[in-house]
Amino acid sequence: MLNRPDRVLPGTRGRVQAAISELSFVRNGSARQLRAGTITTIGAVVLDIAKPFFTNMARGIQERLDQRDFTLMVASSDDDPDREQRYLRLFEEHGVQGVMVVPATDDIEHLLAVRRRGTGVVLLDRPSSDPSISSVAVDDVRGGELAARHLLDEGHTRIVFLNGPHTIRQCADRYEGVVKELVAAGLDPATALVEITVSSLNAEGGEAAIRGLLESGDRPTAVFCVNDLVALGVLRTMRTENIAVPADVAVVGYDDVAFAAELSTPLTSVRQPTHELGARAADLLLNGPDAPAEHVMFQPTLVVRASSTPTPPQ
Amino acid sequence: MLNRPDRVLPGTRGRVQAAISELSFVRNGSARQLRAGTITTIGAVVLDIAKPFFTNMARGIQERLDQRDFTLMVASSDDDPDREQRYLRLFEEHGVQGVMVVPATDDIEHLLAVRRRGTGVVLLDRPSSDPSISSVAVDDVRGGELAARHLLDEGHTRIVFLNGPHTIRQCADRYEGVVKELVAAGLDPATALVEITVSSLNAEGGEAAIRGLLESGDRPTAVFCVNDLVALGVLRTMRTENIAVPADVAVVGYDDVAFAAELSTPLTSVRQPTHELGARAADLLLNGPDAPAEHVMFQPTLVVRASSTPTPPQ
DNA sequence: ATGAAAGCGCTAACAT
DNA sequence: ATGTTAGCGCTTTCAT
Repeated sequence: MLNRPDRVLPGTRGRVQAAISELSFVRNGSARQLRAGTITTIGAVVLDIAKPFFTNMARGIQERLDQRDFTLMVASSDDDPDREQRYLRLFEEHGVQGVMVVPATDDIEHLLAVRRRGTGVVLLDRPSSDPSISSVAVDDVRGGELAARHLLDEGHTRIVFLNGPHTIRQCADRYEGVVKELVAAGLDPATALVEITVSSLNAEGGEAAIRGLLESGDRPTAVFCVNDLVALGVLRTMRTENIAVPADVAVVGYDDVAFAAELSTPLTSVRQPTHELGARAADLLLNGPDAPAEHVMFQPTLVVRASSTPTPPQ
Repeated sequence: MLNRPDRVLPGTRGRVQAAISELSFVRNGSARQLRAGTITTIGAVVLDIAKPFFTNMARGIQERLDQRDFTLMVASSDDDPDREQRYLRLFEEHGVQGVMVVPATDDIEHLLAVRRRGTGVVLLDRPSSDPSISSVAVDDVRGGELAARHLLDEGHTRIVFLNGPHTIRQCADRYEGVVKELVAAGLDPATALVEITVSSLNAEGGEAAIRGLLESGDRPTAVFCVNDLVALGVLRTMRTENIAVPADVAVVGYDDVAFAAELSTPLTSVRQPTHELGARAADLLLNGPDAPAEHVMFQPTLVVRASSTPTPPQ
């Protein structure tokens, strides 16, 4: 009756509806799930629910799920493998149709186990090392290439790259992309590229790194930063030191966060299609746990603004 | 056995554990819930999962829930009352222990109905108009007072307030706070306060508003902005127009977002205790649906930086 | 068109 | 210390 009201006489239907209102009846979802064996819910475990990268992704996921009347449970592992496992277990126990995970470790054995038991698994922001596990990632090598290419196109022949540690795959990949592009342009990375590892991936880290460089007497003409906060630190330092951006030094960031376009010198930045990333991940899980695994690699784009060129578009 | 392994002989325990691994058994959460009648999960419906205000709140919530082995389901209503209702229904059907809602409408009748049926309800970022519904909010009147008081203390006698529409309660409240403080200082709001409603609550809105004012020949000495993005637009304009901040004009924002401290002129801003807000809301729900309702009002704080005073702390 | 009954997997209570 | 059983609320199937 609740599921096919049309199979029942209008009179009876009316009386049942009345009783429902009367008793303020709410269908028991647990019983329904138990019976159905499945549940129209997807679980997502991200590294940090407060980072725009992940929340924008979550928007993309939820948008897609809404269309199919699925719900999303979001949990934050805070980069802790134990928490990640705990939430995965919880999701699995509740019989979610699938889980999306930004893995906190390289080891994805526990995810393979989940997969084997019949729950869909999609890796987020990380290419899968296993053919049976789907993944949705963004090409960081390409991101590095885009930034380097742009700076080379602007006439620079030497790039300072304020990067994070190579233990973070994204950082290693972006470095690889930069090197590739320099080599393609006939430059020698040994001289044309200066990589500095920032102490922290924020504005302070950027400021400290670029200040150290300036004090050593090295005034770069082009700086590529591993994220927009680091770039913010560089822009701030340049202003303090009366170095003109982009006339004296071009700056490129990464992530294209909301404020990048709003700075007094709008920041050129590599944008990752976070929204699409989430939407695609949702699609993969909605195909059901038995659909063949797919490995999707999205391409980042470069958003050119005033920080890197005297002639920004528009 | 699963719930009290100590009640069983070690030998038997070993064999059961072996069987569990063997068959890769995962306990069925739905059945468990059905049996238990309750579920250690809290549902949260926020207006926009991509806004820092809500995600920082979510961190506070989850931190608290983790301690008690509860899980959090986050859903984004995107300010749509229908979506809000849909997610609430879903949460209720699944028998969550309680729901947290940033209501999309003034009408909270549907929330009262949820409450009557025995599910805990906490209003987020909105004082409750009903004694039976708990709420956790931040005092926006006080936020306005803090900003105004600071500017008055700095010697200003006239404040330009770039505000949002008063249909948004937060905006109306902050206005009220500013007026209060001016009156308390013996000033006449009719002359000491200029309120401009920005076209949009972002940097463009701030820039357009302040530019309009400057072009009308009015050069303010103190500007209070309804959020940090609007303030960013003002700072940007001041730089373009070669108006010194804070020497010629003091600027105060609201929210204290991550980049506020990182700007070349670090921004003074009213900070809301989002993390604590979430934690407290979690506590209220963890008390169980039968605990008496509480109405918690948090106080914002002013973070003074270089944009509003020649002598910022430290 | 409506009613009746079985069973999903678990836990708590009771029996051995 | 271990085994057995009833029943949570739903949906599906089968009988009326």
